[in-house]
Amino acid sequence: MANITDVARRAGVSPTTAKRAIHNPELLAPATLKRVKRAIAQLAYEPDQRAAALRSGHSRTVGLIVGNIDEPFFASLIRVISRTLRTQGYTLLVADNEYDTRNELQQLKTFQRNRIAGLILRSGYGKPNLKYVQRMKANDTAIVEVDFLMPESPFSHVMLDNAGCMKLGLEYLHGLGHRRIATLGSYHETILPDERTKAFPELMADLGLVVSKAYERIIHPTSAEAYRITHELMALPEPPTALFATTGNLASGAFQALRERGLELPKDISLLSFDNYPWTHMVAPAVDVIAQPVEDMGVAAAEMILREIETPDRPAEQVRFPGKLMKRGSCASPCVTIL
Amino acid sequence: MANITDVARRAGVSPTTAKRAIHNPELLAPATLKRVKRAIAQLAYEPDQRAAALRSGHSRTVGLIVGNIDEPFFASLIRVISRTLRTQGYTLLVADNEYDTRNELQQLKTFQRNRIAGLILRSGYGKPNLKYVQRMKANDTAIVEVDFLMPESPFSHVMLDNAGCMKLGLEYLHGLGHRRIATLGSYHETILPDERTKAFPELMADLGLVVSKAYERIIHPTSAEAYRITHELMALPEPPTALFATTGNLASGAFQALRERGLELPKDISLLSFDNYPWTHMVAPAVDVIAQPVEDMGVAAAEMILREIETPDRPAEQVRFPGKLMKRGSCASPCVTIL
DNA sequence: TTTGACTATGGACACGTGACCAGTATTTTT
DNA sequence: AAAAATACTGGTCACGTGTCCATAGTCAAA
Repeated sequence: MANITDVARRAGVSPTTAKRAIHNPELLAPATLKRVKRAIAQLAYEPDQRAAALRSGHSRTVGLIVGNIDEPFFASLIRVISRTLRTQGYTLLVADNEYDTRNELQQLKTFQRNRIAGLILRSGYGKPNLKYVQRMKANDTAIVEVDFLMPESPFSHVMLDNAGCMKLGLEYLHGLGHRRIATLGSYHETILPDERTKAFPELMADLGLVVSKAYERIIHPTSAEAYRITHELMALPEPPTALFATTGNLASGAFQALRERGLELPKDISLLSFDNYPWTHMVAPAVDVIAQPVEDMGVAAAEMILREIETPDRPAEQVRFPGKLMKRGSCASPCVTIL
Repeated sequence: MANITDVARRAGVSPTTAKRAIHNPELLAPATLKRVKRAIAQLAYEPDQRAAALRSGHSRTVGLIVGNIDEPFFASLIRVISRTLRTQGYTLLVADNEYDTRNELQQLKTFQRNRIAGLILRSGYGKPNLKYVQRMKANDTAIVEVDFLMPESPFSHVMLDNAGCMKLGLEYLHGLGHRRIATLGSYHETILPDERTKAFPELMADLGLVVSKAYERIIHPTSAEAYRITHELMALPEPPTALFATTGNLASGAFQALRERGLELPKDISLLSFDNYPWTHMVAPAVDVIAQPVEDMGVAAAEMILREIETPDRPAEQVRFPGKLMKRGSCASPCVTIL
């Protein structure tokens, strides 16, 4: 692989002059500039970013950790962030923690070894890595959290207005007449500090409803778990009349379970979900969702990390995006049966 | 950020000794080793991978370019490759060319600047970047192609048995009695040299069928394009009785168009698709698919690139995986109408 | 005692770059 | 004509690491 010295030799100039053809072309005599540029083209020279970063102290690399690449939400996030950063000359390192904080710790170390300039983090649940991330911050790594907050997180973040969206969804279901509402997802102060499921009982109380103890579960946010739980819930003596899935992944498991049980949407049960995933408008009836503005959130996160890198000591910037309820036919008034 | 000199100072040894605590601990006196290790822990020292790569000439970074992160096929590929490489201490750089070779060229340059040790490439269509990739190869970057081959590509690759899968699908449709079969996807020698659509007319001929000129289109492999084309095809005087989508993305566009036109699967039209995507078994009837062994292919590609990096001058390794036809209800014998 | 092998440690250098200082020839100003 | 400014080019060093060579001390074999 050619380096700047090879370029200089070929152009008959010193390495310093060759470097100037890249960084300060206005300093060179036109003829010299032309010679160097030709040498660069002939050798297909590309500067070594690692050496540049090492010397300059600025790495132009951002790390992104997501929860699960297989979920369209995260796939879109990666795509948008990657595109935004690329236009600014940044390279993106991507990792997928699979919602496991142990994977995440290893990934954080890898990022640290690569001396990333900034980290966009969708942490696995819980806060075991908070201390590690804080140390990265102390070592001048810019930090932005996305989609999920580590408890007591002091960092900048880009989030959905989760409580507001839960409210939106619950009021919709309540307005339709639902009283026995179950949420798919779960909250635990340290293990699963998820904002959506946390808000659920409080919002239910505001509506004068109580969450049946029988509906409460702690689950891992996978489609398979949602599938299993939905079967359990619907087999109860008093099954819910509406299911509110806190992620599109959970909804897909629930949807399959409901169909297997021969339950028809929205006659036998109502289903509402977060995430406007492709399948939700391909099935019949299409599933009502609370759509997240993923693209906007991704761009916001990317631009935020760039600002943080540029100005390390700026105060934390914390942004919330609203969700949008899309009514499509999977929710209706519950059948008044043998209540 | 602490460096090895800081560690050495804190442990009261020379930098060389501190380095040995990492690379050759067996050379150190037990007491010295312990002191250095404690210093490493106290400072949370992580070696600078960039400096290590610069000096050693071995970067331990692999670049991956996919066609479109939003497609589950690529998302799974990223996930599996990332996981496999991580276990071997490699870092993954991901880029998404959006099927555009101009994006791809920029991404290749970024990778080159980061001096990746290997490149796993799902190229955009056509071969404009073949020369650039060959030069990377000449500069000792290991190359593995996945899912798609640049024409006259001399590199190692991991591919689906595309022609075999097309044969499998066509014989299935033919066996059901279909004669007017259209494929969604398109072939062009230099612009869209896609193996699946290329095999289509030849295989049709083998079955004694001809492809209606009216069904031929050159399209970009997006869901929106498939949607548009499906509407066009079904509005023809002699519409196809079966649609064969060459990717899951195309199938989703086709599916929506068919539903909009009030066509029922499989009574009015049969639909067969590549890629066992989640939505294909959530809709009713579930869509028949040719499933790709994505995980196996990803692992194979990751292991292949590691071998190529390890042994640069090995002969090209070219592997094909078989697809699996999954019959689920979206294909049936065509209604014999006013033929 | 001398030689050689071994153990444990330290020092020098290069990877490719960016930042800074230094120099020479030419032109402009006083 | 001398001084100063300008235009252009070159040299030196450090970033943090891996690799190789060197040294001081110990101990066993000749």
